Amino acid sequence: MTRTSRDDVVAAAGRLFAERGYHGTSMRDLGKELGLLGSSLYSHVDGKQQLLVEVVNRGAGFFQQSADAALATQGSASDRLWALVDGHVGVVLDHRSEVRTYLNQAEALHDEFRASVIAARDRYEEAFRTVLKDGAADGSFRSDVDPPITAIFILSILNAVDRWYHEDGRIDRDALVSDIFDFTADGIS
Amino acid sequence: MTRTSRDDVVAAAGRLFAERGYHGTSMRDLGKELGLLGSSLYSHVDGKQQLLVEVVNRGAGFFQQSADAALATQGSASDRLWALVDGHVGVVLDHRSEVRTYLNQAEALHDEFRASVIAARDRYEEAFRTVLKDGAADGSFRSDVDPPITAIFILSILNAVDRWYHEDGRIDRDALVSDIFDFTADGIS
DNA sequence: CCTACCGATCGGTAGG
DNA sequence: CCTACCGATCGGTAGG
Repeated sequence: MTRTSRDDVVAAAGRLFAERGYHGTSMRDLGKELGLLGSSLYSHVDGKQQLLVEVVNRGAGFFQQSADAALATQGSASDRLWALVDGHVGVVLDHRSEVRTYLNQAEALHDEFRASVIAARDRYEEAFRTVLKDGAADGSFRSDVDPPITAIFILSILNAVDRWYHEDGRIDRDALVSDIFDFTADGIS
Repeated sequence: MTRTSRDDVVAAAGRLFAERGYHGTSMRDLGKELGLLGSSLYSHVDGKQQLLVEVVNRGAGFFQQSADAALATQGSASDRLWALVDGHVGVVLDHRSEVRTYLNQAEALHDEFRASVIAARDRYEEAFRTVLKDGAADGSFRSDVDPPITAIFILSILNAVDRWYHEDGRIDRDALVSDIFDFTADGIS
């Protein structure tokens, strides 16, 4: 056991916030997770709310990085949509705590920070809307696709992944991405 | 102002649990919502956890009623899927507090109750799996549809509705149901 | 449904 | 990072 870093504290906060919720986690719980007292955390961070802000910002950052990379992908709109789906699944599975906290605990943020999360989500969603609009225009997708609502449907599927998917189940990560993409592209008919 | 009924207390608890979360709501908050003191609530209910159980059970009940009715629908598997989607959207929009609490606050339930919620969710999901299997067998849907995973995708879209949909927006309730059904049936290609 | 209260726990601080 | 603590708030109870 070496000494606890600030990063360790934020990571542990992410885990507990994801599991028990922000209000369900006390600073003493968090201290225990790290093998120290609740009061000792204040030499690493200013307070509990700051920890939530930091975890949520990490979550938002992972998603935005993924979207930026996906939009830079060469190829058709369909290829870029695949990259968005693949990237989103990767973020969810590689950063579960931060993602869960980002998706479910943002309501515990103070007003200013919550507003910036809403803005970040909209910016991320915009990547999906853009790809859908491009694909509807160039014939990759049906011309009557409604980008805003379709983006919401796709993101609903993607954001729910962390609620049910287990890496050791019957479908691996690539199959999951394929299944989501195929469902989105072709539906069940 | 007439006197407060037990139902009023459960309904108010649903609203606050949905908005602020179980751990973010105190009995004093709940009393204030009803115009009385926190301690006065104990003449109506045994405790805070019991209130959560009751709200969650109401949410579960609405969904199961809807599924039972949808499965009894005459017609094709496709008609029954429509009925499931339509019923789910109705439950979400008519009982937002209970639904939000059911979907997002079940983790705050004590073990035994949380287990029964998981069982209720599985039972409800089974209705979707059944319809998908029937439809894949009789040609209503593609024969290679994977019922368990497809049920999850459809429910992911349905459960997210309460996170973004506003009844006074550009699409009304029937259009929402159509959009979800069409996306599920045909995708975007 | 209120008054008056209980022990426990909360986020956080001073000082080392 | 701990000791020792602060005032505030928590879920809940006794008695009316």
